[in-house]
Amino acid sequence: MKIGAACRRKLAPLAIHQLLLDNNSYPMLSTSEFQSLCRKHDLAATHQRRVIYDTVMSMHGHPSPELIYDKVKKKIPSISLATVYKNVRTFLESGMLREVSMHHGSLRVEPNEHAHHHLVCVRCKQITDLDPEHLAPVRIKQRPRGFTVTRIAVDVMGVCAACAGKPDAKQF
Amino acid sequence: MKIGAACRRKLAPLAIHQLLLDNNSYPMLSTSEFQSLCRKHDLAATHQRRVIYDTVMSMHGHPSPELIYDKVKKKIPSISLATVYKNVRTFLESGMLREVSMHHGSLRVEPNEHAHHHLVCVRCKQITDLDPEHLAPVRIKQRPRGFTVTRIAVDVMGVCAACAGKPDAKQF
DNA sequence: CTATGTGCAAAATCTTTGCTTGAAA
DNA sequence: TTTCAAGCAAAGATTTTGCACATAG
Repeated sequence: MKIGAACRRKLAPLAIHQLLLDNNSYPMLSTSEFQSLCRKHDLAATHQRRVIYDTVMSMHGHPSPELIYDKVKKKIPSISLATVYKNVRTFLESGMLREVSMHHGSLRVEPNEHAHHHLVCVRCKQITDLDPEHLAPVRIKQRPRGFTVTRIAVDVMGVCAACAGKPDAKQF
Repeated sequence: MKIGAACRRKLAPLAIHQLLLDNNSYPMLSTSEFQSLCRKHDLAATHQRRVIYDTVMSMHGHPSPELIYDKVKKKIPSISLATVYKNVRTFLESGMLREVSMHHGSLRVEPNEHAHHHLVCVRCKQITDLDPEHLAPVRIKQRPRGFTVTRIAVDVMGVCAACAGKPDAKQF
């Protein structure tokens, strides 16, 4: 079987369940705390948003919108996948949540065989190679148990010169 | 305008052109060199493969399959996008090319607000949080010109314990 | 020869969008 | 009572697949 999107989709729920780390104990927000959090980000505090946010924050791993939808649906059976997508994006844009990787949109090939790292612009998604010289060498102090390390990739994220000039774009 | 897939698709070709680094001078392979490279990876050395590989290796930046297709089409007008996709995947699986990010398949939300890094299994794509303690602090020795750094993300890539037990899966 | 790759079209996945109804401020 | 969000369906973007024909080994 090929490891494609279809396969990944089936693996993800199982795999995430296997090795979870309990380093993300989220203190559930009260209604008024959630309301002021939303006000701070200029968002209406709807029931759906509350449940989506709570669900994500209480999940281990790094859930996809589909996985979030599956969990939220148990609390709000009438919710639609589009609402989950819309709100996840809204949360990302407002800074209430973060994305694991800035470049998930489409496959990107790396022709550069030399050891190097990346400069990633969070606005235009531009990926630029970063000379290893610019970075102090990354060292693993304690080897993760059972994990065979083959490579270390560093993404230095921020805003590139071109985007810094355009103040209209949202920062996320 | 929202920064969605459609927007990114339009930006990418322009953006990649702007800030290219000339650190990837690829010495074009001879026909026989390409043939032995393919033999080493158990692949037939077709004309299409040769052109796709040469094109990717001579491209700056981190091209998407679409961008590769556009360039290859100028040399082989009859080529199909599916062939480019098939061969890019074949090259990734054989190790002849690499992927920029292991998790571009679908959006993944990061609920963990604390500074931390990731352990990524290159086989099952599993992302596990890595305690900062396990890594020596990442430092930037020389600030990239014009780039405002907001965050550094480290991916420690390799094979997780669960996947190491299954010798059938390809390593890529 | 025969095993594998190509090209085309269709399907599968993932994500966004337009619009009407509903809820929040 | 006005503005923003939810739900639904449809479209868009990205990637894979099935199959007939072509090419490499």
